[in-house]
Amino acid sequence: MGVMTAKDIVAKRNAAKPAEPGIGHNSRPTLAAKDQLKAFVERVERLEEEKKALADDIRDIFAEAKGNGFDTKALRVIVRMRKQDADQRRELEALVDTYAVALGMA
Amino acid sequence: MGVMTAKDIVAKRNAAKPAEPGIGHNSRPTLAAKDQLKAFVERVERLEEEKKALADDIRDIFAEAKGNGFDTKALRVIVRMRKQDADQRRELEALVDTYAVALGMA
Amino acid sequence: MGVMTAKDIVAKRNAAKPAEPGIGHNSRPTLAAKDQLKAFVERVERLEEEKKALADDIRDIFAEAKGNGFDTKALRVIVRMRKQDADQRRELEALVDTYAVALGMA
Amino acid sequence: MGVMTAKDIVAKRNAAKPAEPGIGHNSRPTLAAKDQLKAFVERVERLEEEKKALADDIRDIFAEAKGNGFDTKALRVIVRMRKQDADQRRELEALVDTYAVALGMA
DNA sequence: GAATGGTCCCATAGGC
DNA sequence: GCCTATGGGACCATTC
Repeated sequence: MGVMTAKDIVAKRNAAKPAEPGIGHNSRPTLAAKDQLKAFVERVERLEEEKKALADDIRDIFAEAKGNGFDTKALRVIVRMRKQDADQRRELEALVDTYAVALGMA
Repeated sequence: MGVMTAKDIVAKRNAAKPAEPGIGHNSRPTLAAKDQLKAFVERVERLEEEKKALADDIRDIFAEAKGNGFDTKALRVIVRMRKQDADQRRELEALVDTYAVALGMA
Repeated sequence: MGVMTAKDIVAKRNAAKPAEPGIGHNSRPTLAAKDQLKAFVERVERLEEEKKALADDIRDIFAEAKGNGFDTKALRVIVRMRKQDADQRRELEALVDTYAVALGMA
Repeated sequence: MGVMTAKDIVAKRNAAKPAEPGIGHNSRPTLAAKDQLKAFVERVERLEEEKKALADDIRDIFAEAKGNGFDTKALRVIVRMRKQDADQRRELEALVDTYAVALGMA
């Protein structure tokens, strides 16, 4: 597939933001960029692992509920509806804010 | 909110799995079922909140990386590729294990 | 960019569903496939035009409302909230259906 | 539904544009504003329904095409490319017109 | 495995 | 002119 090489990334970086002064000609900054890249990637990976763990936990809960005689599909609908309720609350507040601003009450 | 009544839940629960003995006719267990339902729903909601928080954190990291001159899209490709690598590694190990077991080497 | 040629499309088509009997070796069916492709594309384009026209009409309405002293942002929130209400209704029905099925009342 | 009162609307309306003379103190125009609001919202909703219907029709066409062995993703690319072509054509014509006008040939 | 629902990213459009 | 907000599309996980 070959979508992109590390070199491209760094090239892109220098092009996009020649931030650090005194940088040029494939010298050190590349190193720094590499380290930074590594750090970003690893932070993302760490969080995605945790995210996956949570997703697994959620699955387990549904499985447990099912084992206790609850209907998974119905449970999901309930969770979804409660989320919608929360969203609507937020929307309502947004509307109120809009009015408050428009009326000079903000 | 009140989109559904406890009675509905319990009716459904009993129908799906008349697990606990002595349950019937709107008696006490209903209460328990309701509490259980509430507990399941709240556990799921709690975890989904955490999941969303993590997703937000990840977004923030990408934003930060972008602010440091990295190309977001490219970063995502890297993360995806590394994930694939990890998956392949795991698959390979699983395969090896399978062989080991089959050969009585486990 | 070169994402896909007409040839690919047809190749894919034959591979995916060798439906018509007696087809092979780049003969007639290609022709038919081409016509069919053209027809699909044009139907889509026609509908998308209409869709765009409707979007424009909606824009006009908001502009008109604004000209009549209404706050566009607030209007949009209202429309969105009413849509959410409708969605919730649907969810509720979905939940009821799920229960009905589970209880053998479907 | 009732997320907002007519009074809110009118308050906002008057605040935003005290256009019509003689309006004030919760008198009649309130009614008119409410009706107007209702009309705007319903017109928007009506058009959005139609828009959604069209979107569904488009989906159906893609599904039908898929059922005939075409690759949906590829089809979308084709539609997109043709749209770009059309846009470029339009731009070119606009450019030509501009020149024509500038040269007194319009 | 087919289909459905959910999540996420991007691209465009609209407002300030 | 930027910048947010919204809609559309792709992808992934789950269900039957």
